[in-house]
Amino acid sequence: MPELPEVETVRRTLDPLLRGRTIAGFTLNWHRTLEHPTLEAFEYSVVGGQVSGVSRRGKLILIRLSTGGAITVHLRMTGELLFRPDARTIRNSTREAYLRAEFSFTDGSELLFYDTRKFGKIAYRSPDELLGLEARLGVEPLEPDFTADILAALLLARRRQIKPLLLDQAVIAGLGNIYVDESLFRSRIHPLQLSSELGAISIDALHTAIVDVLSTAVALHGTTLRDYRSGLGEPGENQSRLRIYGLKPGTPCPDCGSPLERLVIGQRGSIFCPNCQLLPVIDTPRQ
DNA sequence: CACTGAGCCTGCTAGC
DNA sequence: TGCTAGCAGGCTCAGT
Repeated sequence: MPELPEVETVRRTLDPLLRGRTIAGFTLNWHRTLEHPTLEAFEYSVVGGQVSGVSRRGKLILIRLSTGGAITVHLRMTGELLFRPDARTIRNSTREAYLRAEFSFTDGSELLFYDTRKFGKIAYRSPDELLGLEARLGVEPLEPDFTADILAALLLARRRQIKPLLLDQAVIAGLGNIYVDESLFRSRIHPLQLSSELGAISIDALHTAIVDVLSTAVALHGTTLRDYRSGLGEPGENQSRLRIYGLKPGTPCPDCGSPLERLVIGQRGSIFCPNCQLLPVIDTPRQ
């Protein structure tokens, strides 16, 4: 499923391809794919618009228009944005059933949105709405302002289980289940660990792990486990770097050999090593 | 404030 | 071998 590295890869491939192109039309094949506003208002805001660039905020792709507004695309689980230079060439017919939306450009190229599970969302946001959206998202973990000190402040200001906290896009924008499990494993932190009780060494290790895991995955164009593809349809190469995600409970830990365990935390499957990722022992007073 | 559960979807897999 | 129940999961909303 696309998280920050996958979305960033799509952004990087699409930016030079879409920049300067003018939208000629929009077709919506599944009504719920369009999140906002109405289809009529969306077409009015978008058709005739020129793309000034493609940016990213967290897991959100922003196709910026010269008017200052932007088309936002969230891939969620199985969404794919695919650019095709020539709309007249033959499409992959087996995938047409999952084609949820199409943008055509005035030069005959097109941008297709495929999404098997229909969770993905496309919207148009005015400049004002973009400001509101920005305010709802947390720090960008690959930007320079994401320091260990900032992470410590974010974690210690809350008393929450670390895993749901790291998945909270209002706190840190872009992490999903794969990279959170990987980061917690590398920093040897139990997914149920209370954020407010983490020590400086663990927080520093977690910060290093998050930055390393994400930047490696970006360099390798993301992790393709099944559906994820870049804006040109290419799979990523980061899957070989995953150390724990995707392993089944009972599998020996790659570090210590203990059987891995699985818990459902905040409705997400979570794989971890109960030996490497210890919960602190809380001793309770005798009655 | 922190957490839980439902709902949105459909392909895949585990288990019979 | 063939079938089905349940899992997978990002995000929002309602409720405790």
